[in-house]
Amino acid sequence: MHAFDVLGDPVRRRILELLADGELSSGEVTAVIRDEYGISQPAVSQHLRVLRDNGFARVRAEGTRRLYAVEAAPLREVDMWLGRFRRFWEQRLDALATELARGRRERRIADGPVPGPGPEEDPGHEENR
Amino acid sequence: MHAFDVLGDPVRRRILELLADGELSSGEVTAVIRDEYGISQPAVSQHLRVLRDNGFARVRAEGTRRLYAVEAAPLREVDMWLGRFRRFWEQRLDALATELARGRRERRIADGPVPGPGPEEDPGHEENR
DNA sequence: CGCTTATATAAGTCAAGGCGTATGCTTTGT
DNA sequence: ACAAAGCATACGCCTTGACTTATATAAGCG
Repeated sequence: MHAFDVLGDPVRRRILELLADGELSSGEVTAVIRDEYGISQPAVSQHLRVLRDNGFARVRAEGTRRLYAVEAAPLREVDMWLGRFRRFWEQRLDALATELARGRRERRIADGPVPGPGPEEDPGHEENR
Repeated sequence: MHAFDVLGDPVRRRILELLADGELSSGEVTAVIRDEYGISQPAVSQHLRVLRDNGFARVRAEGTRRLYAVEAAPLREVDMWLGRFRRFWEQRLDALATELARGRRERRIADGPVPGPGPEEDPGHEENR
């Protein structure tokens, strides 16, 4: 199943949105989805399986619970594919400003609101899209 | 049909890739797709229709030919949805460098010294159903 | 005009996948 | 050990959508 097919289902997109805020157990995901879409527990479980099988999520067992978390790789692939179209809306000169704004916004989210020296640092490599 | 469903089909993705390099007639698109996927002209025409109907492409009649071109809006929406996951791979401190690099690269491509008005910022959309 | 080229639409077929009900497999608590 | 909780799998139904063949529409050309 191709990455875009996985994202084609609204329930799976919603699950990923939920997981974007941190690990959730299968049951917690099911509760929300069940409430929002009115589908059964097995249905949700099957969606989780698709996400797992296609690398969009990873699972960790904790007792009888299964904790799901987002796995970025396939999303990054989709993002890279979109890259070739970005010039259609990130036009010419103001691209820099837009990119800077986005960079700032995202560091704010990732680092937390405290502008002090970060507690942990990551070497990190240059990533090209 | 949701944007992600439209992109779920490999033929449609390929068509968009072709159109990314500029306008193409239905016939030109069909020739390539037919060669690469071995499907019929009506099949390609139907895919073009889906792209049209969902705002991924616009058409212009020139005599008997239909010239298709990419329409960015839905792709941008998809890109924005992905935005919430970008922090998973554009990590912390080097995010700025990465963004700058991308901005530079894209200005090199798109270039043209046109100082525009400010860019639109932060959609804040919400998705459901 | 008729013929041809370019493209779209119609109708029918077929396979994929999403869902429900039923059930299986672990782990935990008593 | 047993029962219940938490999740996953099995299987069958039904819908959706991607094809194919056949045909319609429309413009260019002799």
